[in-house]
Amino acid sequence: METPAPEIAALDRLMELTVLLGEDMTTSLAALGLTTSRTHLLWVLHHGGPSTQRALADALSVSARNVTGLVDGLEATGFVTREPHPGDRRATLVTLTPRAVEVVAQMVQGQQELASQLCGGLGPGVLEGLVAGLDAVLERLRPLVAGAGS
Amino acid sequence: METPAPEIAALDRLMELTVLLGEDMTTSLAALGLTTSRTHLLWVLHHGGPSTQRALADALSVSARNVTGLVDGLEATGFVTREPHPGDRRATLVTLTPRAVEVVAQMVQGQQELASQLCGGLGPGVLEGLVAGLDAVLERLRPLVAGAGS
DNA sequence: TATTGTTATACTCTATAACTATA
DNA sequence: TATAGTTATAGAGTATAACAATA
Repeated sequence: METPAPEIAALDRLMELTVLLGEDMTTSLAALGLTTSRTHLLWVLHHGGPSTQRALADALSVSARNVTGLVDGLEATGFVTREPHPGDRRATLVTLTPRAVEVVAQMVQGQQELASQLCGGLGPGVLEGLVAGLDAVLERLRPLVAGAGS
Repeated sequence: METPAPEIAALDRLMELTVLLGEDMTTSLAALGLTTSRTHLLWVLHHGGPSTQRALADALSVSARNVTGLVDGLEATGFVTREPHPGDRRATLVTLTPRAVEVVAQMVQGQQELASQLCGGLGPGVLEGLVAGLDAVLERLRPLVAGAGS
């Protein structure tokens, strides 16, 4: 208890990093008029193409009602449109606007810039050590979280 | 652009870790009837002792109104009490209940267990490499976030 | 009968502005 | 006049339940 175990030191850093990365992301997105939840939805559309709200709810692990709200907000701010689904008149296809496509491209570029700001030119072996350590931790963390999700 | 830069790989892992750690924390706290915001407030009280709501608002970087709501919730669920401030009748002293003290102790223990689950017995040099890498990244990340806060 | 998306309702976190009581 | 905390109002994310339209 007196000697601060190195595992504790590592977890403390992981926690601080979690907080700081989250803040950085939140403020960056706010500058674009987005929130993390809405951006997550945009991201799913970017990768999966136009989707029904049902598919989005499943992809985001969120209620259908919640998707209605997120799409309402994104529609009102010009990031997505609701199109009729050809073949199922119950469903709507949520689609990225050209502006959203642009913004997503900017975000991808921003991620790359952040990656080099944070991890660029780190001294021999440091980046490798970081990745190896993160992989080891992730391997143990994933099952812990996955178990809670079911 | 074709070769996935190792910096990108590192940031991807940091992001995944951020998400998973956040989920783990949220579900653990939910099991105790707490949210991250309320727990943050509890944490401040644990470290600083009974505090006015004004002090809590400053410590949490949150509006006074928000603290009223958080304290309302924690009071209703038996984690804190509002006591009169001796010497300033405008102010209230928010104080942890015995039960909250217990729960905080459990959380500290839970953190230690998580630390050994995630980082215990990692193989020679891996933990050291992780901490060194995290320190390097944190040193670059802190100024980025601090700048936005002012 | 099952599915898609909505309205209705509710809780949490967050903010600003106006107001009360006290300093 | 300034400060502590509240009420009033508002927006965002989240949930369940009831309901309409369609499959």
